[in-house]
Amino acid sequence: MDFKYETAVTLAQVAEAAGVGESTVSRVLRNHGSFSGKTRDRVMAAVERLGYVPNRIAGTLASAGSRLVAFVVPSLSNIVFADVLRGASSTLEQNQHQAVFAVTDYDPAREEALVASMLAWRPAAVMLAGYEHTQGTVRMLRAASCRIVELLDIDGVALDLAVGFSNHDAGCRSAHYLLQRHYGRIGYVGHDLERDTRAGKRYAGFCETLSAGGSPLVDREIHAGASSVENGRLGLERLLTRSPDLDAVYFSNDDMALGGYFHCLARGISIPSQLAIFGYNGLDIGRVTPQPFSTIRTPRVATGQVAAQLVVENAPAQVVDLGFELIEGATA
Amino acid sequence: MDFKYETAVTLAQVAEAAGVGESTVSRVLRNHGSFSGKTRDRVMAAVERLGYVPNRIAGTLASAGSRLVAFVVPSLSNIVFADVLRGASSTLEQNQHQAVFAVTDYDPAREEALVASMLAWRPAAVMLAGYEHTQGTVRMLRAASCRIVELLDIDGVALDLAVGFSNHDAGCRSAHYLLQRHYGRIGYVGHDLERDTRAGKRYAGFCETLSAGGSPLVDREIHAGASSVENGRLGLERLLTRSPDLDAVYFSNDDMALGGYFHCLARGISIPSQLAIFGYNGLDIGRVTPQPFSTIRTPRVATGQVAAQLVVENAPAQVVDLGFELIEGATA
DNA sequence: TACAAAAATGACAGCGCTACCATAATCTAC
DNA sequence: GTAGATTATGGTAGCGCTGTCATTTTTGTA
Repeated sequence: MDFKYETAVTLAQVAEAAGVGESTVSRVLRNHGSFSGKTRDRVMAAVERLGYVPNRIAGTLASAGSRLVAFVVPSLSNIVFADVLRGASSTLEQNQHQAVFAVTDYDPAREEALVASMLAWRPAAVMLAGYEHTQGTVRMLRAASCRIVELLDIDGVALDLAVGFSNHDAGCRSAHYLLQRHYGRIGYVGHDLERDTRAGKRYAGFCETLSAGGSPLVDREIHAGASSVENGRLGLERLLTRSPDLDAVYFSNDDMALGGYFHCLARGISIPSQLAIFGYNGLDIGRVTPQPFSTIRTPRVATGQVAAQLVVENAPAQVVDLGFELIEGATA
Repeated sequence: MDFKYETAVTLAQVAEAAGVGESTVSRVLRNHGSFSGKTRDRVMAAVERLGYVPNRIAGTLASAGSRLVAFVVPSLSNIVFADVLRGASSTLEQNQHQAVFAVTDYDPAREEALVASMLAWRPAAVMLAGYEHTQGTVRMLRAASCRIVELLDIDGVALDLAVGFSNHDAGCRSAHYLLQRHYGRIGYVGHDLERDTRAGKRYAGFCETLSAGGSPLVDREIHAGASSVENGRLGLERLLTRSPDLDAVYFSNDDMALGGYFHCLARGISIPSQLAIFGYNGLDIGRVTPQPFSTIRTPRVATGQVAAQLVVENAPAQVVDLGFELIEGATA
């Protein structure tokens, strides 16, 4: 079995076997237009007997309207995008749409190349993370006759549809919370803010609010690479080496925060009395740690669902703010 | 901007604009067949000027050979499948292939429905998790003229290609390790073994080896739902309530083990002197915990890469064993 | 210069389906 | 029973490409 060559059954063969015309088979299969019950039974019997599987490539070409939805996401290992995809994929599936995806690794140039490659499939919609795209990406998307959905960010001007929440506000709320709890010497541990622009917006909002509250950020440690538990741990270690007198640290997300948490556990730093930790994302794991995380829970699955829903119903251009929820955990 | 209707530029229009025939444009764009440098420049200029994006739907239909690869995976939230997808997607992309996916939620009936829907796209290959499929799924796949790749499991008979490692052996090795370290009263905490058949195979191998070694499994706690950190924590708690004198616990994977680890931290159970913990997967997070995890590291990204490679080069049917690595951590 | 071989090119028939139109069969109301 | 709807059905022209083949142009060689 090196390569199987049986030419696939075609609609024409089904039509012949059922003794009806091609268009009748097509109508029956799509349950569209009118046909008698007797005809339907004959067609379905032939379909069953021949093991016919409709060719959607041909169907899409003939009908112009595509049922593909293209996702161009920064990462799959990041649970955030996996959750969005999961939310979207069930909704899409229920509406006979199909998800296609590509991973950019947070590289705008790759995003551009991948969007180009995706558009070649003439998708019904292209889903992207956030607002920051190259000029080329924007130009291509604008020229394409498909819906554009920007996800997980609404701090900016949408190209078409946008579903998510304000990262800037999330940063502000986090800062407010810490100030309100009387933490005064606050630091930040994060990952590449240039690439993950949503994290950058949170950071900006966070710093603004701290400054406005009279307790500007004391120190920060930014890891050049991607966010990870390990980088969170290393980041906190370095930060505390430089600034041992911090009383709270804001992390770019819960993965990083978990690393910080582990660092504290390993060094016997008691949380939150010696050091408070605040994260972002509301990962499940943060609810199971000995001390539940103080963090912001984001509507990731819902973002995917809503985005998919808007696409299948071809909703007018709009920005949907799904908000977020601040979780008062035990770490800050 | 409710719906954009600009009819897309077609190859015929490019041909006209460049003053050449359609086939010439096609040849230039695919860099296949012969054409002069002058012609190439004229064509590329026209492509640029008109903003032409080739229509792969039409291309695929015309050339029969599809460049789609369909993934039907149990879950996206499970980092295991996200890693496989990530590994595969970069390799596929380099070879001008495109990944399409659908999520089964570990439901074989859904798998069958999704495979049917995937086959309608006439993919070059269908990638599935493991060997356990419904009869209908197998029949459809056999009838389809595409490659079939079963991932992350080689304990069984492959339909075509299979890439992964032996889960049964992984269970055996884990048991050996614990026995060798003189743990005698061993328990198990896991999730639904019927659905996650790979976890079931590990469990079986584990138990066999323990019995053969004279220290059969003392007790087990199996959570009906999916694996998660939270269920790991709850599972260990229940297990220890029933069997407080265990000295080691094997978890169905690192997520569950992490939950167990947190339970021990919270209850002040010292690891590994009071209780040893052994996991499975080799997640990054297990390397950053205050005590690195004793676990088995699986080649998830490599599985995706190899699977994709075999598909793009249309390799003959075979089973590729990528093995796994036992990590001697500090928890067992 | 002549002639074969190689390179470059265009015309056109599909790929398998859907959309549209024309026709045939059946039904309705008087 | 008949005109006028209504429902059912088949024929066929594309959708936008690719692959084949025939034709034209260029190149190489004696």
